[in-house]
Order: sequence, then structure tokens, then C-alpha cells
Amino acid sequence: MSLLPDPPYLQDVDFPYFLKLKIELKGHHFDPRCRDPARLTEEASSYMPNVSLSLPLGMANPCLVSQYHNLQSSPVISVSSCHQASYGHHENNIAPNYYFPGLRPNGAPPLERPRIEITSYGQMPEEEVEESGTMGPVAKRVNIVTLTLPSADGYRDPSSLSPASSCNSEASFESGFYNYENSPQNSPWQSPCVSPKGLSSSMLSCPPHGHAPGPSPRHSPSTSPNDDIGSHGKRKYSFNGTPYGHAAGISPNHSPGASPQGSPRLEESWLGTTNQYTNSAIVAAINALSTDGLHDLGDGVPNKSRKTSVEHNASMSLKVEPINDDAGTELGQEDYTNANRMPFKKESYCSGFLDVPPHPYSWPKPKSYLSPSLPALDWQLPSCSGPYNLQIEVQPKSHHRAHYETEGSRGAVKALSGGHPVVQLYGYMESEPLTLQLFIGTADDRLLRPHAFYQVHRITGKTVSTASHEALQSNTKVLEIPLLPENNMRAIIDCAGILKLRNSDIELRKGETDIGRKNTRVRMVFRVHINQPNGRTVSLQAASNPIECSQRSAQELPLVEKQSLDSYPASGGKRMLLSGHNFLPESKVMFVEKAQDGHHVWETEANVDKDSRKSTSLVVEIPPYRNQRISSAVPVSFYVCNGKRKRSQYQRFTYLPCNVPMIKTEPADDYESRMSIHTNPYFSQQRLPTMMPLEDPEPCMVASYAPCAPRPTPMLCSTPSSSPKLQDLSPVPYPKCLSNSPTQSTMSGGMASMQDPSSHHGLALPSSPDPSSLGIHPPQGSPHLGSPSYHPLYPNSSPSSSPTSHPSTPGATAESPYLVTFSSTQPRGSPPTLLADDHASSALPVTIKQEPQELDQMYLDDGVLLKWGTCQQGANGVIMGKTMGTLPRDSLVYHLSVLQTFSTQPFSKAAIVMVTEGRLGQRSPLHPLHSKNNV
DNA sequence: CCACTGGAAATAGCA
DNA sequence: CATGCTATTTCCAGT
Repeated sequence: MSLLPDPPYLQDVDFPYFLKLKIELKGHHFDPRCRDPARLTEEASSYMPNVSLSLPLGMANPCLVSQYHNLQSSPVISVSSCHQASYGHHENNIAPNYYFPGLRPNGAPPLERPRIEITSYGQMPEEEVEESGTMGPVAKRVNIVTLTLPSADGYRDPSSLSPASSCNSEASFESGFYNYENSPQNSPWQSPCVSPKGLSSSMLSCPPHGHAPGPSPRHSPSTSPNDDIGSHGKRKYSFNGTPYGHAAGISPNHSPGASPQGSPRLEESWLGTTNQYTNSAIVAAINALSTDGLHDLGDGVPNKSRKTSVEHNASMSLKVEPINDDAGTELGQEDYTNANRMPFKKESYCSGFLDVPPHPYSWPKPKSYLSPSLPALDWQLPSCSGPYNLQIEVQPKSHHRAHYETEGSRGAVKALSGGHPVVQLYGYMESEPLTLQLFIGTADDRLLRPHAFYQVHRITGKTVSTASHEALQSNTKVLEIPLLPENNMRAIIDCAGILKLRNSDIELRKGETDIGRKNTRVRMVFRVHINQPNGRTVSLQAASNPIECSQRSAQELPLVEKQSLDSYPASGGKRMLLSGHNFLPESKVMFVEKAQDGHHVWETEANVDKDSRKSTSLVVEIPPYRNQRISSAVPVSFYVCNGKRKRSQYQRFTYLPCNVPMIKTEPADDYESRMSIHTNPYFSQQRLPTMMPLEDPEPCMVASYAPCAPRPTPMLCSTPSSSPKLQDLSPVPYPKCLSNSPTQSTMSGGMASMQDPSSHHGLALPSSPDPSSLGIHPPQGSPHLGSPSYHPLYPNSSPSSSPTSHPSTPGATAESPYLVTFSSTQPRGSPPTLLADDHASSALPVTIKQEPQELDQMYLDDGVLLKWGTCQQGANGVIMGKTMGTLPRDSLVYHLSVLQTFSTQPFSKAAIVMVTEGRLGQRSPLHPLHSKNNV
């Protein structure tokens, strides 16, 4: 990056602010090649040097920090990331090549990706000129910063954005600098671009952008851009104008006001740091903005549009016509076409800028951090490593009603006590402040990953004591909060709210396989990246207890937060205390045992102590198990039921043989135990029965969680290497973990990752050029066949014990506890199987998690699949029918509609789906796609 | 005036 | 295809 003399008026401008002002997205095509580890590596090697040298990076957010700093002093920034096209184009730029390693293949043709260009105030007018992505951007201005955006899509999936998310996400763009997408750490693989619907990017592009011929692209349904922005008085902030702003305006779907990210707050955030800016500067910036990346945001947006979005229509989305004023900024035709960019009116934003109040807090400047690569958000990280221990001292309340873009903020997530969650890093004695990252993660039974339907929302205001920054990493908004030594590395999280994205917007994104319906639980995920003297970086992560985000669920569904017992002898009879919410006088507690196929093998209603009933607690008598002579522990589950469809999630419980010790500390190293550990996120226990074969219950499962014991004080934790199996344990599965907030955070799972700066990026995917071969895969659906815990965290990460090794490399060295097994026969792109031991590689049957009562979807326990098809089940077994297609293994959850997409031919709903593990040719148990109307 | 909240009507999606 | 429910979103109004 280069710094230029600051114009007088720009001197005080914060980088972030700046970015916000000038961001242009170009090209929205995401080239898969970018995800190629090999290429990434190459690139990293080639370009990283520049980055590290020129950028003072914050540990947590190297990119952000560096840019931020630089920008502050220099209005003109030229950054070109990832994309060749973009990079190198800005001859004028002093530091034209700010490369995010891994983004672009060497010598590979330029990839068309959305770019963000930032231009200094003075140049803004011109920066607008752009060239189409492939051609290579034509640097109009020296001072233009170009950031290649992942697809400029939605929050999560670069390749596909939901209208809402993509279009609106101002934040994301703002964070352009913060955008980690380009960095290796991002998991390019994170979201498989499986486009179930086969939507083309163009199709997906944000329709809204296709702004009407009208004056301002931003035109939202509401009519005037301005209106869009602020139906709720947000207009003022609508700073969305900026990248995000676009979104707002752009996406008809979006409610006028807010963009998901673009929540009004964004502006504030920026403002906070940028308050000093003068109006003129702001105006200029605004002017410069014109068509921005907002359009890109729309990329990946499903054609499907809401009724409410009048403007949404294919034609519009596909084609954007330059609009008046913004026209100046317009992109080439291609850009429009591709990105569907909509120009928005500057005016509308101006006011917003001016109105924003300054933020008192001055973002700490972290030390320079050379390694831009940070672990992807879907990688599992441990909460402690060596002397460090990241803990959630005060857990958030179990319920927090998330707000929609169309609503005003619903405030920050609170703690049960009425205060706010508190996170603290123990064991850190340095004087350098660190950055605590926060994002909204999933709370289901699968590996923790960014939640597709929720985003963290920055809260600011008088009542907020904690400063924060918004950044975008892999389409996920990340709140960055300073962790200061003077505060004992403790942060009160009173600046984080939760934004709900419309299901319809997200589900149609390319590659998105998760469904939003009834997927309303989230966890706050905290991360910290600690630089080590040796140049490595230790990344820790702690996830909160699950948080129910829907209004209705919060009000009606019973929620079990704690249970006094995890297991008990088959004889039962013991009373167990359940703590939670929404327990009613008529609440029932049902114990169930499910077979592998999801059918209930046994179900019984437990007696509830009527006298002790409270809305938040309930005493239930453990019913005797159906078989009093079990020789091994039998995992079952129970749930609280308030009526039809009003059930809590399944809670785990284990029946023990009457004479057997209750706990085993070492999980058996078999498939099941691995799986159990693997899938154990908070609620995993609840669903476990459903998704796993129960026939051979493993007592170990319970035991495996034992390690979760709270660690109030800093202490050494077992490193991944030492106890890989435990690494992935998530916080809360068992009461013991639940009881103490600190405890929970302890096991957020994953292993600590150590980065070796020398590698320049997190992608040290060395030996194998092909990502798929490496097994590095996206977590999204991530699976974990063999060892969930060993999710390919950092490609180049290694256990703390052997930081330099490349665990992710197939055939990992002996020094690494982690082994990656890869089979040539394994479908390309299939996830690598990381094993904790040699045994893991054995063929494991693919299991399908299924919840009969649920939607037309099925869960795949492993990512290693697969071919699937229909077959008929005869009396003696199964007769395979036709192979219907091959599924991308990155997704764990498949909707019927998705399967149909992959199918080479129509299939009957009466068919049974069969999943085969490609590598081993094994067949998973057969599962009806849908229990009710079987496919 | 704003940022929240709590409620609940309006919609959507399923069964 | 209509109907009944649920779940999701959007609105409203009060603090």
C-alpha cells in the first residue's frame, strides 16, 4: 500500500471511514480457482512479502489494521487483492499490489472478482471509472484502492449473496479492508458453491441493483433512495450509501432501512472513528461513491424476490443501467451486468455522514502483524493453548430476539444477570492490546461455523462502553473488540446485537445448503489471535451457550439449559433437575431412544415433580431404561414438551449398566465416538440420537465431555496435539460444562492453531496443489467423517507443539498428531479426513442424520460422500436402484429440492435415498428422505 | 429523537 | 386446491 500526502481535509480521516466512502465492487464472479490451495500458496509466496512489509497489521485483523492505519495518514490507497485483474492495474499506485495470498492463482487468468476501490477524496469523481474485471481494471486514479471482494456476495458465501445480505451489507464492504475473504485464512472452501438451484451468478446478482432506470439505483421499493435507507429514521445513517448503503437501496427485498449489515449502525461504527471528518470530505467521498460494490452485494442473490420487492425482477437484476449522477461512477457495462450494481444517490448519504456522532473510542493499534492469514471462521479452534485461555466469563442470555433489517436494532445481547457477556483472555502478559473477534456462529450439532442466517450487529451509543469495529470475513460480519491489558484482557460485550437475515434471501444463495426455518439458535463466537515471539500466532476461540433468536421460539419453546445429571444407571428412579425456560405446568419430559434411521426405538414419559415446577426449572424422575441388563452405556435423549411442536431440543442422557463406572475419560476410538465428539456442539447432544447410530452406544461420549471442566484461571490446556479428541468438544453439551460459563468456553472446540508467519498465509497447503486433494475443505458443511475434531483447521496450522509442521498435508508427518487421510478415489473436493490416529482412516459408513419430523432434508454426518440414489428395500435387504447423482460433500444438510438439483433424473418421493461413500464404496444406511412423505 | 422493546398482525410455508 | 397451523417478517406503539 502506499501512502500519499494527506490532503488537509483528509488528514483525520480514518481508514475505515475512508473505505466506506469509496468502495467500488467490481466483478462478481468468483473463480473457484481462487480456492485452490496450491495457487493460494503460490500467490502468498509471491505477494505476501509486500503485504507484510507495508502493512502494520493488527493481530486479529492484519488487513484491517494495516489498512486502517495507512489510510489514516493517506487518503490515497491502492490495494489490489487477490485478483490479478485488479492488481497490477493500478500502475499509479504506490502499492498497487496488496495481495491477499491465496486469492489468485499464479499466472492464472485474472479472475473476475468484485473489487473494492477506494479513492481518496479528491479523486473520487474519477475513480468511478472502472473496467471490467477480467480485463484488468484500469486504474483511473492513483489513489484508488482496489480490493477484490470475494464475490461481494452475502455475508457468508462469496459466491452467492442473498439479496439482503449481499446488497445490504454495507458493513461487509466497509470492511473491505477488513475483508478477510481474500486472505488465505478465509476459507475459500467454506462455502461450497454448490448451487443447488444452479443459479448463475448473474442470476443471483442482486436484482435490486438492477436499479430501475430511475435516478438512483438505490431505489428501493420505497421509491426514493432516501426512503430506502431510512424508513426507520435510519436514513440518517444510511450510510449505506456506501457499499452497504447500496444494499439497502438496492435490494428491494430489503427493507428500506437496513441492510443486514448495513444496519444503520455501521455508519456509526465508521463514524465513531471518523467523526473528525469534515463535511466536505464526506461529501466528496459520497460523491465518489456512486455505484458501488453494493451491486455486487447483490450478486448471488437469488432471483427469487419477495413480493415486497417490486423492483426485483430478473431483468433488472441482470442488467443495470447507469443512472444519472452516479453514472459517473459507473462501471463498465460488464460490471453492471455482472454485478448489477446500482448507483445510489450521494445526497442521501451525505446527510448520514454529517449526522453521525463521533465515537469517543480510538481504536487501538495493534502491533504490526505480518501474517495476514487467520483461520477461517469455520475452522475449529481451541479455547486454550499453552498459557492462554480465552473464556466467556459471563454467558449471554439464552434468548435474544434478533432484529431484521426492516427493524430497528433490538439492542445488544445481554447476560442473564442483566449485564452483558464478558470475555477474558487469561495467560496473556504482554502489554500489547489484542483484538477480540466476535461473530455469530451456529448452535446445532455440527461443527461450529458462521451462522448463515444471523450476523453480529454492532451496537453503539451511550449505553455502550465497549468500542468495536465491524469487519467482514468470508461474508461473515465480525465485530472486533479491543482486548486491553489495562482491562486485564477482559472485555464486556455490550456492543453486539444480532441481525436476522431473511431465510429466503440466504437459502437461495449459491452454495447455501442450510435451511433457515427453525434454525434460530446461535452462539456468540469469540476469537483472539496472539502473536508469539517466534513469529507464530496462536488463535483461540470460545463459543457461548446457545442463544435462541426467534421471538416466537423464545416465548414458546421450552429450553433446557442445564441438567443435573448426564447419565444414570438403567434402573432409573433418580430425580434430575432441569433448568431452562418456558417450562409449563403441563410440560412433559420424554425420554427417547432412536434407531439409526431415526425411528424411535423406545420412548417414555418421565414423571415430573409437579410441586417443584417452575417456568425455569423442572424436576424429573429418570425413568428406568427399557432394558435393565445393558452391558454398555446407552445414549438416549430426552426433551421437554409443551405441546405439539413445542419441544425443546433433544438433550443427551446416558443409561449406564448398573455396575459400570459412569465415566470413561478416553473416548473409544471408533467411528461413533469420534462422531459424537465431533458433532457435539451445544445441542448436538440433543440431536445426537437422531443422527447417529445408537445401536452401539458409547459411554465414552459422555466421558468425552468431562474435560470441559471449567478453568477459571489460566492454565495449560491440552493442546490439540495432546488430546485431539477433546479439541472439538463444544461448550455446553453437558451440564457440567453448562453450569459454568467459563467452562463452556473452554471447549469451544478445535485445536489451537499456530500460524507460521513465514508461510505468509494460512494456506500452507503445501504439497498438494489441489485443495480437494489436500482435504482442506470448507467447513460449511463440514464434515468430519473421520474426525470431526480435526477439521482441517488451519491449513498451515499445526499443533502448538509442532507449529511448523503441516498437519493438513496429506500424510502429515509423524510429528503432527493430526493426520490427514486422503483417498485418491475420494471425490474431488471431498473433505479430507483428518484423523487423530491411524485407525480413523478405516472405511466408515456414511450416516445420514435425519429428523423425520422435520423438513425435507437430511443430514449427512460425513462430508465424504457420495453418490446417492434411490433404491428399493427388499425383505432381505436393500436393492440398489439408480444412482441419482453425486452430492458435493461439503454440505451436511440437504433439502429435497437440493437433491433434486443434483439429481440427473427425477426421482420418486417414495424412493429411499441411499448415500454412498465414494471413497470406500460403502453404503450408508438407507434413509427415507422424508419420513413422512418419503420422497 | 432515538434506540430499544414487547406485541402482534401480516405473510409464507408446510402438512 | 383449500384449510389449518406454524414459523417468519413486518409493523406499531410504548418506554
